[in-house]
Amino acid sequence: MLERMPPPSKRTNDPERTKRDILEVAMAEFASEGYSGARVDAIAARTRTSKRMIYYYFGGKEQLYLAVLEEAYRSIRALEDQLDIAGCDAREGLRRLIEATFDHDERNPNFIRLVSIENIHHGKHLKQNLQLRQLNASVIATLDGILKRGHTEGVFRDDVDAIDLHLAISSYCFFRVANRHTFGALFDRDLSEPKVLAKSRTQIVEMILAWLAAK
Amino acid sequence: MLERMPPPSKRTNDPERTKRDILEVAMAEFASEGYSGARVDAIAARTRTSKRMIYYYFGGKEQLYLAVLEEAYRSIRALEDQLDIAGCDAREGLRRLIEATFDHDERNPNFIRLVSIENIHHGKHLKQNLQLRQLNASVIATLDGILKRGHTEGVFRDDVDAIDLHLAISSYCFFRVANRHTFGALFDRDLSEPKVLAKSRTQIVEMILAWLAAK
DNA sequence: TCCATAATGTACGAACTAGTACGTTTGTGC
DNA sequence: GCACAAACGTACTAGTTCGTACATTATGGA
Repeated sequence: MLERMPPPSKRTNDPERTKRDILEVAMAEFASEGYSGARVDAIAARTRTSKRMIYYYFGGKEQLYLAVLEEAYRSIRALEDQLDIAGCDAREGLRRLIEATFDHDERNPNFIRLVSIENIHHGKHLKQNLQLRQLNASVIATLDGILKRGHTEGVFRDDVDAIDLHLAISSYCFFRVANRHTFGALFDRDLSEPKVLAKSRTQIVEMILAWLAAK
Repeated sequence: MLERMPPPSKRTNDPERTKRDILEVAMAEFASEGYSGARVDAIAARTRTSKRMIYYYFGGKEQLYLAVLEEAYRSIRALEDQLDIAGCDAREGLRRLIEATFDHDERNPNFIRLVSIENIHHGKHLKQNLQLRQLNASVIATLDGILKRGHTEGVFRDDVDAIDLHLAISSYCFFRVANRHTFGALFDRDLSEPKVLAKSRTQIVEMILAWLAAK
C-alpha cells in the first residue's frame, strides 16, 4: 500500500529571485524564438517555478516580453559611462567609442536579436516606453561632444551630425551580429571567428575615421 | 421557401495564377508578422483561393515560407546585372554599385524583413538551400573586379577584400531599413524621410570611398 | 463525347497555447 | 502562537491554428 507522501519539499518564498529567474529564462526564449515563436510553457518549464508565477508577476506574455525588452535596454545603458575619453583627443576618443560599441554588440547577441525582433513587430512595444528613449540619448550626447572636439582640433569635417555618425557605427556593429547566419551561409565567412572579428574591428574604426577626416 | 441556388459561379482553373497569388500574399504576411506570427488562415483569407490550395501546391506552412524566401532572393539577384560599370573607372563603378544597393534595400523592405526573420530563426532555412548561395556569389565577383581595377589605377588600398567591402556596404544599407522603427523611436529621426534618405545615400558612398582611399 | 486527372471548395479534427479557477503554503507583524 | 496577506502549485479550459478527409468541378486528350 502506497502511503501518501507527507510533503517532503519545503517550499521557500523568494519573490525577487523568482522574478529574476523568470526574466532571465524569458529573455533567452524570446531572443531565441522571437515573440510569437516563444512559448510561455517553455519559459515556465525552464524556470525554478511555474507558469502561474509568470502571470502573477508579469500579467501575461506581452507584458513579460515588454519587461524583457526593458531589462535588455537597461542593462546596457552604461556603455559610454564606463568609457574614459575625457583625457584623449577627438580621434582617440572616437576610436574607443567605436570599439566599445563593437565589443558590446559582439558580447550581447541576445540584445541584438531582441532589437531585431522588436523591429519585426514594427517597434510597437518600444514606442510605448518613454523611459527607454531617454536612456539612449546619452550616446548621442557623447558623440556630439567628440565631434565638437574634433572640429576644434581641426581633424573632423563639420557636416556630419551625431545621429548620422551613430547610424554609421551601429549599423556595422549590429549587422555583423544580427545577420551572422545568412551572411555566413551566403558567403562562407564566419563573422564570429576571432581573426575575422579582429579584422572587422579594425576596419570599422578606419572607415569612420577616414570618413570624418575627408574634405 | 428558399431554393437551393444552382451553382451560380463558374470556377476557372488557373494553377499558375493561383500559385503566384498565394506566394504574393504569403510574402506580405510572413514579412509583416514573422514566421511564427504568420497565420496560414490569414494568408488563405487574402487569397483569391482557399487554404486547401496552399497545402495542395506548397505542402505546408514551412514549405510555403521556404518558397517565399527563395522567391525573394531570386527576384533581386539581377542587381548588378542591370548595372553598367564596365566603361567607368573604379571609384565611379563602386559609387554606382553602392547606390544601387542602397536603392534596392530602400525599395524592398519586405526582402529586408524576410532576411531579418531568417536570421531570427538562425538561418536554418537558407542553409538548406544550396541554390541561393550561388545567386549571391555574383555581387562578390563584381566587387572583386572593382577592387582589382582600383589597385591597377592606384586609387584603392589592397588589404580590403570583396567580402569585407560587401559587409561594410550592406550593413549600412540593410540596417537603415531593418531597424527603422527602433532607430526612429529612440532618436527621433525618420530614416525613410526623403531628405534624411538622400543624405544617408551620399554619406555611405563617401564613407566607403574614403576608407578604400586611405593609406 | 467521354473519361482521367488536375484543380478546387467545404467542413472538420487533433493538437497546441495563452490564460485562469481554486486551493495550499510560507512568512511576517503583533 | 496566530491571523492574514503574499507567494506559490495543480489542474483545467476556451480558443486558436495547422493540417486533412471528402466531395466536387474543370479541362485536355482519346
